[in-house]
Amino acid sequence: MIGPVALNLSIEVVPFAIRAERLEVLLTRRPTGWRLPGGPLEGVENLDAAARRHLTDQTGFGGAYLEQLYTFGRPEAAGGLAVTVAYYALVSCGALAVDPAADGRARMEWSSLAALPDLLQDHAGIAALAHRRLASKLAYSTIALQLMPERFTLTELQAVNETILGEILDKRNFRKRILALDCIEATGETARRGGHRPAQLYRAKRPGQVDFIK
Amino acid sequence: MIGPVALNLSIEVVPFAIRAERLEVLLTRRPTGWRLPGGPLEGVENLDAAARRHLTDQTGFGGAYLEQLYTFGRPEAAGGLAVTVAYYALVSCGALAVDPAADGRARMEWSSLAALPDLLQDHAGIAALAHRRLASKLAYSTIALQLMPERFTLTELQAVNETILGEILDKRNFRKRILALDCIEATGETARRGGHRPAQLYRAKRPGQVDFIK
DNA sequence: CCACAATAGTGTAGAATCAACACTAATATA
DNA sequence: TATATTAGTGTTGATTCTACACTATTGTGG
Repeated sequence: MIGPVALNLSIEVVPFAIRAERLEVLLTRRPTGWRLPGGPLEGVENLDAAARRHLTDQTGFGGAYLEQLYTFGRPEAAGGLAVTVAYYALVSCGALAVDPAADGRARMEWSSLAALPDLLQDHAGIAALAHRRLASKLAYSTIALQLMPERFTLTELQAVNETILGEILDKRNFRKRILALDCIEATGETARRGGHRPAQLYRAKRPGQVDFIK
Repeated sequence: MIGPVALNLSIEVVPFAIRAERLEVLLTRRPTGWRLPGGPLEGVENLDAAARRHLTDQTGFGGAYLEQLYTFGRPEAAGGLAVTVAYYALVSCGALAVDPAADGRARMEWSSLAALPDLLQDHAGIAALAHRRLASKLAYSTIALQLMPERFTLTELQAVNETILGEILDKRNFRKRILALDCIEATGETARRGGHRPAQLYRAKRPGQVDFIK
Protein backbone atom coordinates (compact mmCIF):
# COMPACT_ATOMS: atom_id res chain seq x y z
CA MET A 1 0.00 0.00 0.00
CA ILE A 2 1.30 3.42 -0.89
CA GLY A 3 0.55 6.56 1.07
CA PRO A 4 -0.89 9.71 -0.43
CA VAL A 5 2.57 11.19 -0.94
CA ALA A 6 5.26 9.91 -3.28
CA LEU A 7 8.00 8.48 -1.10
CA ASN A 8 11.59 7.98 -2.05
CA LEU A 9 13.31 5.93 0.60
CA SER A 10 17.05 5.62 0.48
CA ILE A 11 19.75 4.25 2.70
CA GLU A 12 23.06 6.05 3.02
CA VAL A 13 26.13 4.75 4.77
CA VAL A 14 29.07 6.73 6.14
CA PRO A 15 31.99 4.26 5.99
CA PHE A 16 34.83 5.30 8.28
CA ALA A 17 38.35 4.00 8.43
CA ILE A 18 41.64 5.15 9.83
CA ARG A 19 44.13 5.64 7.04
CA ALA A 20 47.53 7.16 7.56
CA GLU A 21 46.56 8.34 11.02
CA ARG A 22 43.56 10.20 9.70
CA LEU A 23 39.84 9.55 9.90
CA GLU A 24 38.61 9.08 6.36
CA VAL A 25 35.27 8.50 4.68
CA LEU A 26 34.73 6.29 1.69
CA LEU A 27 32.90 8.00 -1.19
CA THR A 28 31.60 6.65 -4.45
CA ARG A 29 31.64 8.41 -7.76
CA ARG A 30 28.42 8.69 -9.73
CA PRO A 31 27.77 10.55 -12.97
CA THR A 32 26.37 13.39 -10.88
CA GLY A 33 29.40 13.60 -8.59
CA TRP A 34 30.61 12.19 -5.30
CA ARG A 35 28.24 10.73 -2.76
CA LEU A 36 28.13 8.39 0.21
CA PRO A 37 27.57 4.73 -0.60
CA GLY A 38 23.88 3.94 -0.55
CA GLY A 39 20.75 4.05 -2.60
CA PRO A 40 17.17 2.86 -2.69
CA LEU A 41 15.72 -0.29 -1.21
CA GLU A 42 15.42 -3.30 -3.41
CA GLY A 43 12.40 -5.38 -2.77
CA VAL A 44 11.35 -6.10 0.75
CA GLU A 45 14.44 -6.05 2.89
CA ASN A 46 15.41 -5.20 6.39
CA LEU A 47 16.89 -1.71 6.67
CA ASP A 48 20.09 -3.01 8.26
CA ALA A 49 20.38 -5.59 5.51
CA ALA A 50 19.86 -2.94 2.85
CA ALA A 51 22.61 -0.82 4.36
CA ARG A 52 24.97 -3.77 4.38
CA ARG A 53 24.05 -4.71 0.84
CA HIS A 54 24.78 -1.23 -0.47
CA LEU A 55 28.06 -1.15 1.42
CA THR A 56 29.10 -4.54 0.12
CA ASP A 57 28.05 -3.96 -3.47
CA GLN A 58 29.48 -0.48 -3.76
CA THR A 59 32.64 -0.80 -1.72
CA GLY A 60 33.35 -4.45 -0.97
CA PHE A 61 33.66 -3.76 2.76
CA GLY A 62 30.74 -5.92 3.72
CA GLY A 63 32.26 -7.04 7.00
CA ALA A 64 32.23 -3.60 8.55
CA TYR A 65 30.49 -2.78 11.80
CA LEU A 66 27.19 -1.06 10.98
CA GLU A 67 24.96 1.11 13.14
CA GLN A 68 21.93 3.22 12.38
CA LEU A 69 22.54 6.95 12.74
CA TYR A 70 19.44 9.02 12.00
CA THR A 71 16.54 9.35 9.58
CA PHE A 72 15.97 12.49 7.57
CA GLY A 73 12.98 13.69 5.56
CA ARG A 74 13.53 16.12 2.74
CA PRO A 75 10.95 17.52 0.31
CA GLU A 76 11.91 16.93 -3.30
CA ALA A 77 11.67 19.36 -6.17
CA ALA A 78 9.25 16.98 -7.90
CA GLY A 79 6.86 17.25 -4.98
CA GLY A 80 7.58 13.96 -3.27
CA LEU A 81 9.35 13.29 -0.01
CA ALA A 82 12.84 11.82 0.15
CA VAL A 83 13.37 9.82 3.31
CA THR A 84 16.96 8.92 4.07
CA VAL A 85 17.89 6.38 6.71
CA ALA A 86 21.54 7.03 7.49
CA TYR A 87 24.00 4.49 8.90
CA TYR A 88 27.65 4.64 9.70
CA ALA A 89 30.13 1.84 9.20
CA LEU A 90 33.51 1.18 10.77
CA VAL A 91 35.99 -0.57 8.50
CA SER A 92 38.87 -2.21 10.31
CA CYS A 93 42.42 -1.53 9.17
CA GLY A 94 42.66 -5.26 8.63
CA ALA A 95 39.91 -5.24 6.01
CA LEU A 96 41.52 -2.22 4.40
CA ALA A 97 44.71 -4.12 3.73
CA VAL A 98 43.09 -6.47 1.23
CA ASP A 99 42.01 -4.36 -1.70
CA PRO A 100 38.36 -5.27 -2.31
CA ALA A 101 38.63 -6.02 -6.00
CA ALA A 102 36.27 -3.34 -7.23
CA ASP A 103 35.03 -5.30 -10.23
CA GLY A 104 32.03 -3.64 -11.76
CA ARG A 105 31.72 -1.32 -8.82
CA ALA A 106 31.30 2.40 -8.99
CA ARG A 107 34.59 4.16 -8.58
CA MET A 108 35.34 4.86 -4.96
CA GLU A 109 37.83 6.87 -2.99
CA TRP A 110 38.74 7.53 0.60
CA SER A 111 38.58 11.17 1.58
CA SER A 112 39.74 12.91 4.69
CA LEU A 113 36.73 13.91 6.76
CA ALA A 114 38.24 17.34 7.12
CA ALA A 115 38.38 17.94 3.38
CA LEU A 116 35.41 16.30 1.73
CA PRO A 117 34.63 17.24 -1.85
CA ASP A 118 31.19 18.59 -2.71
CA LEU A 119 28.73 15.83 -2.00
CA LEU A 120 25.23 14.98 -3.09
CA GLN A 121 22.42 16.58 -1.09
CA ASP A 122 23.26 16.79 2.61
CA HIS A 123 25.76 13.94 2.65
CA ALA A 124 28.41 16.19 4.16
CA GLY A 125 26.11 16.98 7.05
CA ILE A 126 25.37 13.29 7.53
CA ALA A 127 29.08 12.51 7.64
CA ALA A 128 29.63 15.25 10.21
CA LEU A 129 26.81 13.90 12.37
CA ALA A 130 28.27 10.42 12.14
CA HIS A 131 31.64 11.73 13.24
CA ARG A 132 30.11 13.41 16.30
CA ARG A 133 28.25 10.24 17.18
CA LEU A 134 31.39 8.17 16.83
CA ALA A 135 33.46 10.56 18.94
CA SER A 136 30.90 10.59 21.73
CA LYS A 137 30.63 6.81 21.69
CA LEU A 138 34.35 6.50 22.30
CA ALA A 139 33.73 7.78 25.80
CA TYR A 140 31.24 5.14 26.85
CA SER A 141 31.79 2.09 24.68
CA THR A 142 34.46 -0.11 23.17
CA ILE A 143 33.48 0.95 19.65
CA ALA A 144 37.02 1.98 18.70
CA LEU A 145 37.97 -1.70 18.53
CA GLN A 146 35.84 -2.01 15.39
CA LEU A 147 38.36 0.12 13.55
CA MET A 148 41.33 -2.01 14.56
CA PRO A 149 42.79 -5.01 12.75
CA GLU A 150 42.51 -8.39 14.43
CA ARG A 151 45.80 -7.84 16.27
CA PHE A 152 47.05 -4.45 17.24
CA THR A 153 49.31 -2.68 19.66
CA LEU A 154 48.19 -0.37 22.43
CA THR A 155 49.98 2.49 20.74
CA GLU A 156 47.95 1.89 17.59
CA LEU A 157 44.70 1.80 19.55
CA GLN A 158 45.64 5.01 21.28
CA ALA A 159 46.41 6.65 17.95
CA VAL A 160 42.95 5.71 16.64
CA ASN A 161 41.31 7.26 19.66
CA GLU A 162 43.38 10.39 19.31
CA THR A 163 42.56 10.70 15.63
CA ILE A 164 38.83 10.51 16.19
CA LEU A 165 38.80 12.80 19.18
CA GLY A 166 41.22 15.25 17.66
CA GLU A 167 43.27 15.47 20.83
CA ILE A 168 46.28 13.68 22.23
CA LEU A 169 45.95 11.37 25.19
CA ASP A 170 48.32 10.45 27.99
CA LYS A 171 49.98 7.13 27.25
CA ARG A 172 49.99 5.71 30.77
CA ASN A 173 46.47 6.82 31.61
CA PHE A 174 45.14 5.49 28.33
CA ARG A 175 46.67 2.07 28.91
CA LYS A 176 45.42 1.84 32.45
CA ARG A 177 41.89 2.75 31.36
CA ILE A 178 41.76 0.38 28.39
CA LEU A 179 43.16 -2.59 30.28
CA ALA A 180 40.74 -1.96 33.15
CA LEU A 181 37.84 -2.31 30.69
CA ASP A 182 38.69 -5.96 30.23
CA CYS A 183 37.84 -5.80 26.55
CA ILE A 184 41.21 -6.79 25.07
CA GLU A 185 43.84 -9.40 25.86
CA ALA A 186 47.50 -9.84 25.03
CA THR A 187 48.19 -12.47 22.38
CA GLY A 188 51.72 -13.08 23.64
CA GLU A 189 53.10 -12.17 20.25
CA THR A 190 55.01 -9.03 19.56
CA ALA A 191 55.14 -6.71 16.59
CA ARG A 192 58.69 -6.03 15.38
CA ARG A 193 58.25 -2.94 13.30
CA GLY A 194 61.24 -0.67 12.86
CA GLY A 195 64.31 0.05 14.86
CA HIS A 196 62.94 -0.01 18.34
CA ARG A 197 61.53 -2.20 21.05
CA PRO A 198 58.78 -4.53 19.77
CA ALA A 199 55.25 -4.00 21.06
CA GLN A 200 52.88 -6.55 22.55
CA LEU A 201 50.03 -7.48 20.23
CA TYR A 202 46.52 -7.47 21.64
CA ARG A 203 43.20 -8.69 20.32
CA ALA A 204 39.56 -7.93 21.20
CA LYS A 205 38.07 -10.37 23.68
CA ARG A 206 34.69 -10.14 22.00
CA PRO A 207 35.40 -9.13 18.42
CA GLY A 208 32.43 -7.66 16.58
CA GLN A 209 30.71 -6.79 19.83
CA VAL A 210 30.55 -3.28 21.23
CA ASP A 211 30.35 -3.13 25.02
CA PHE A 212 29.02 -0.19 26.98
CA ILE A 213 31.14 0.87 29.89
CA LYS A 214 30.34 2.26 33.31
CA MET B 1 9.14 8.79 -7.73
CA ILE B 2 8.26 5.51 -6.13
CA GLY B 3 10.67 2.66 -5.65
CA PRO B 4 10.08 -0.85 -6.89
CA VAL B 5 8.72 -1.90 -3.51
CA ALA B 6 5.48 -0.71 -1.96
CA LEU B 7 6.44 1.45 0.98
CA ASN B 8 4.28 2.24 3.95
CA LEU B 9 5.94 4.94 6.00
CA SER B 10 4.53 5.70 9.40
CA ILE B 11 5.53 7.80 12.35
CA GLU B 12 4.98 6.53 15.87
CA VAL B 13 5.42 8.52 19.04
CA VAL B 14 6.00 7.23 22.56
CA PRO B 15 4.56 9.99 24.79
CA PHE B 16 5.90 9.77 28.33
CA ALA B 17 4.69 11.54 31.42
CA ILE B 18 5.07 11.10 35.13
CA ARG B 19 1.69 10.45 36.70
CA ALA B 20 1.23 9.50 40.31
CA GLU B 21 4.96 8.88 40.68
CA ARG B 22 4.95 6.43 37.81
CA LEU B 23 6.29 6.60 34.28
CA GLU B 24 3.33 6.26 31.97
CA VAL B 25 2.81 6.07 28.23
CA LEU B 26 -0.11 7.61 26.40
CA LEU B 27 -1.96 5.18 24.13
CA THR B 28 -4.77 5.74 21.68
CA ARG B 29 -7.64 3.41 21.02
CA ARG B 30 -8.37 2.35 17.46
CA PRO B 31 -10.95 -0.13 16.21
CA THR B 32 -8.15 -2.68 16.08
CA GLY B 33 -6.99 -2.09 19.63
CA TRP B 34 -4.50 0.04 21.52
CA ARG B 35 -1.53 1.62 19.80
CA LEU B 36 0.99 4.41 20.17
CA PRO B 37 -0.07 7.77 18.73
CA GLY B 38 1.10 8.05 15.16
CA GLY B 39 0.22 7.18 11.63
CA PRO B 40 1.17 7.84 8.05
CA LEU B 41 2.62 10.98 6.57
CA GLU B 42 0.25 13.48 5.05
CA GLY B 43 1.61 15.22 2.02
CA VAL B 44 5.15 16.44 2.02
CA GLU B 45 6.12 17.17 5.57
CA ASN B 46 9.19 17.10 7.70
CA LEU B 47 9.43 13.95 9.81
CA ASP B 48 9.68 15.93 13.05
CA ALA B 49 6.67 17.98 11.99
CA ALA B 50 4.71 14.84 11.18
CA ALA B 51 5.49 13.42 14.61
CA ARG B 52 4.32 16.60 16.27
CA ARG B 53 1.20 16.74 14.16
CA HIS B 54 0.20 13.21 15.08
CA LEU B 55 0.88 13.92 18.72
CA THR B 56 -1.12 17.12 18.67
CA ASP B 57 -4.06 15.76 16.71
CA GLN B 58 -4.34 12.51 18.59
CA THR B 59 -3.52 13.61 22.11
CA GLY B 60 -3.55 17.40 22.35
CA PHE B 61 -0.08 17.45 23.88
CA GLY B 62 1.52 19.36 21.04
CA GLY B 63 3.92 21.24 23.29
CA ALA B 64 5.84 18.16 24.36
CA TYR B 65 9.57 17.72 23.87
CA LEU B 66 10.13 15.44 20.86
CA GLU B 67 13.16 13.44 19.83
CA GLN B 68 13.74 10.85 17.16
CA LEU B 69 14.36 7.37 18.53
CA TYR B 70 14.97 4.81 15.79
CA THR B 71 13.71 3.67 12.41
CA PHE B 72 12.42 0.17 11.82
CA GLY B 73 11.69 -1.74 8.65
CA ARG B 74 9.19 -4.55 8.74
CA PRO B 75 7.95 -6.70 5.85
CA GLU B 76 4.18 -6.65 5.53
CA ALA B 77 1.91 -9.57 4.88
CA ALA B 78 0.76 -7.91 1.66
CA GLY B 79 4.32 -7.96 0.37
CA GLY B 80 5.27 -4.34 0.95
CA LEU B 81 7.64 -2.85 3.47
CA ALA B 82 6.44 -0.95 6.51
CA VAL B 83 8.96 1.65 7.62
CA THR B 84 8.37 3.15 11.03
CA VAL B 85 10.19 6.22 12.24
CA ALA B 86 9.79 6.21 16.01
CA TYR B 87 9.96 9.25 18.27
CA TYR B 88 9.51 9.73 21.95
CA ALA B 89 7.86 12.70 23.60
CA LEU B 90 8.13 14.07 27.10
CA VAL B 91 4.96 15.69 28.39
CA SER B 92 5.48 17.99 31.33
CA CYS B 93 3.32 17.59 34.42
CA GLY B 94 2.24 21.16 33.80
CA ALA B 95 0.73 20.29 30.44
CA LEU B 96 -0.94 17.27 32.00
CA ALA B 97 -2.87 19.42 34.43
CA VAL B 98 -4.96 21.04 31.72
CA ASP B 99 -7.08 18.33 30.19
CA PRO B 100 -6.56 18.62 26.43
CA ALA B 101 -10.20 18.76 25.39
CA ALA B 102 -10.22 15.62 23.29
CA ASP B 103 -12.88 16.78 20.86
CA GLY B 104 -13.13 14.45 17.94
CA ARG B 105 -9.95 12.71 18.98
CA ALA B 106 -9.44 9.01 19.24
CA ARG B 107 -9.93 7.78 22.76
CA MET B 108 -6.71 7.85 24.69
CA GLU B 109 -5.44 6.60 27.98
CA TRP B 110 -2.30 6.72 30.04
CA SER B 111 -0.86 3.33 30.86
CA SER B 112 1.90 2.37 33.22
CA LEU B 113 4.96 1.37 31.24
CA ALA B 114 5.25 -1.71 33.39
CA ALA B 115 1.78 -2.95 32.49
CA LEU B 116 1.01 -2.05 28.90
CA PRO B 117 -1.96 -3.74 27.26
CA ASP B 118 -1.45 -5.65 24.04
CA LEU B 119 -0.32 -3.15 21.43
CA LEU B 120 -0.29 -3.00 17.67
CA GLN B 121 2.72 -4.56 15.97
CA ASP B 122 5.93 -3.97 17.92
CA HIS B 123 4.76 -0.86 19.74
CA ALA B 124 5.58 -2.42 23.10
CA GLY B 125 9.16 -2.97 21.98
CA ILE B 126 9.37 0.60 20.75
CA ALA B 127 8.15 1.88 24.10
CA ALA B 128 10.72 -0.25 25.91
CA LEU B 129 13.50 1.07 23.68
CA ALA B 130 12.34 4.63 24.34
CA HIS B 131 12.44 3.99 28.07
CA ARG B 132 16.02 2.72 27.88
CA ARG B 133 17.06 5.72 25.82
CA LEU B 134 15.41 8.08 28.28
CA ALA B 135 17.01 6.41 31.29
CA SER B 136 20.47 6.56 29.76
CA LYS B 137 20.02 10.20 28.79
CA LEU B 138 19.33 11.10 32.40
CA ALA B 139 22.97 10.40 33.12
CA TYR B 140 24.43 12.86 30.65
CA SER B 141 21.81 15.51 29.92
CA THR B 142 19.22 17.72 31.54
CA ILE B 143 16.40 15.92 29.75
CA ALA B 144 14.48 15.20 32.95
CA LEU B 145 13.51 18.88 33.10
CA GLN B 146 11.26 18.33 30.10
CA LEU B 147 8.98 16.24 32.28
CA MET B 148 8.66 18.89 34.97
CA PRO B 149 6.09 21.67 35.23
CA GLU B 150 7.32 25.24 34.88
CA ARG B 151 8.01 25.49 38.61
CA PHE B 152 8.94 22.53 40.69
CA THR B 153 10.69 21.55 43.87
CA LEU B 154 13.95 19.65 44.10
CA THR B 155 12.16 16.79 45.78
CA GLU B 156 9.81 16.53 42.81
CA LEU B 157 12.70 16.55 40.35
CA GLN B 158 14.42 13.85 42.35
CA ALA B 159 11.27 11.74 42.36
CA VAL B 160 11.06 11.97 38.56
CA ASN B 161 14.65 10.79 38.22
CA GLU B 162 14.03 7.95 40.63
CA THR B 163 10.92 6.87 38.80
CA ILE B 164 12.64 6.67 35.45
CA LEU B 165 15.75 4.98 36.77
CA GLY B 166 13.84 2.63 39.01
CA GLU B 167 16.15 3.27 41.94
CA ILE B 168 16.24 5.65 44.84
CA LEU B 169 18.81 8.41 45.00
CA ASP B 170 20.54 10.12 47.88
CA LYS B 171 18.86 13.44 48.60
CA ARG B 172 21.98 15.45 49.43
CA ASN B 173 24.08 14.06 46.60
CA PHE B 174 21.26 14.60 44.12
CA ARG B 175 20.84 18.24 45.10
CA LYS B 176 24.55 18.94 44.95
CA ARG B 177 24.80 17.40 41.49
CA ILE B 178 21.76 19.15 40.03
CA LEU B 179 22.68 22.57 41.37
CA ALA B 180 26.25 22.16 40.10
CA LEU B 181 24.86 21.66 36.58
CA ASP B 182 23.66 25.27 36.57
CA CYS B 183 20.51 24.33 34.67
CA ILE B 184 17.89 25.45 37.18
CA GLU B 185 17.42 28.51 39.41
CA ALA B 186 15.36 29.26 42.49
CA THR B 187 12.33 31.41 41.84
CA GLY B 188 12.25 32.75 45.40
CA GLU B 189 8.75 31.40 45.83
CA THR B 190 7.88 28.46 47.99
CA ALA B 191 5.37 25.67 47.64
CA ARG B 192 3.18 25.26 50.71
CA ARG B 193 1.78 21.81 50.27
CA GLY B 194 0.69 19.91 53.33
CA GLY B 195 1.58 19.99 56.96
CA HIS B 196 5.29 20.50 56.71
CA ARG B 197 8.02 22.94 55.82
CA PRO B 198 7.41 24.60 52.40
CA ALA B 199 9.86 23.87 49.60
CA GLN B 200 11.69 26.32 47.36
CA LEU B 201 10.35 26.41 43.82
CA TYR B 202 12.84 26.20 40.99
CA ARG B 203 12.55 26.70 37.24
CA ALA B 204 14.67 25.66 34.27
CA LYS B 205 17.17 28.29 33.18
CA ARG B 206 16.73 27.32 29.54
CA PRO B 207 13.29 25.76 29.31
CA GLY B 208 12.74 23.60 26.25
CA GLN B 209 16.46 23.12 25.79
CA VAL B 210 18.29 19.94 26.72
CA ASP B 211 21.91 20.47 27.72
CA PHE B 212 24.57 17.80 27.62
CA ILE B 213 26.74 17.59 30.65
CA LYS B 214 30.38 16.75 31.21
C1' DC C 1 80.43 -4.06 17.96
C1' DC C 2 79.13 0.05 19.67
C1' DA C 3 76.67 4.31 19.79
C1' DC C 4 72.43 6.17 18.57
C1' DA C 5 67.68 6.66 17.36
C1' DA C 6 63.19 5.27 18.03
C1' DT C 7 59.27 3.44 20.23
C1' DA C 8 57.48 0.24 24.29
C1' DG C 9 56.43 -0.05 28.73
C1' DT C 10 55.83 1.16 33.58
C1' DG C 11 54.17 3.91 38.91
C1' DT C 12 53.11 7.57 41.95
C1' DA C 13 51.23 11.52 44.15
C1' DG C 14 48.02 15.20 44.41
C1' DA C 15 43.44 16.72 42.84
C1' DA C 16 38.87 16.02 41.96
C1' DT C 17 34.83 13.46 42.24
C1' DC C 18 31.73 10.14 44.29
C1' DA C 19 29.17 7.77 47.96
C1' DA C 20 27.56 7.16 52.40
C1' DC C 21 25.49 9.06 56.14
C1' DA C 22 21.90 12.14 60.31
C1' DC C 23 20.31 15.92 62.05
C1' DT C 24 17.76 20.67 62.32
C1' DA C 25 13.98 23.75 60.16
C1' DA C 26 9.40 25.01 58.99
C1' DT C 27 4.86 24.19 58.38
C1' DA C 28 -0.25 21.98 59.12
C1' DT C 29 -3.09 19.57 62.04
C1' DA C 30 -5.18 17.55 66.01
C1' DT D 1 1.15 22.91 72.22
C1' DA D 2 2.67 18.43 70.81
C1' DT D 3 3.10 15.73 66.74
C1' DA D 4 3.70 14.41 62.09
C1' DT D 5 5.70 15.44 57.82
C1' DT D 6 8.69 16.99 54.45
C1' DA D 7 12.69 20.61 53.42
C1' DG D 8 17.18 21.55 53.71
C1' DT D 9 22.06 21.20 54.81
C1' DG D 10 28.25 19.13 55.32
C1' DT D 11 31.73 16.05 56.16
C1' DT D 12 34.60 12.15 55.60
C1' DG D 13 36.67 8.30 53.43
C1' DA D 14 36.97 5.89 49.03
C1' DT D 15 37.56 6.07 44.41
C1' DT D 16 38.83 7.93 40.18
C1' DC D 17 41.34 11.15 37.39
C1' DT D 18 45.35 13.72 35.94
C1' DA D 19 49.89 15.05 35.37
C1' DC D 20 54.26 13.61 34.86
C1' DA D 21 59.75 10.93 33.45
C1' DC D 22 62.46 7.35 33.19
C1' DT D 23 64.14 2.47 31.75
C1' DA D 24 63.79 -1.39 28.17
C1' DT D 25 64.38 -3.30 23.71
C1' DT D 26 65.15 -3.33 19.20
C1' DG D 27 67.27 -1.79 14.26
C1' DT D 28 70.64 0.85 11.94
C1' DG D 29 74.75 2.97 10.64
C1' DG D 30 79.40 4.18 11.51
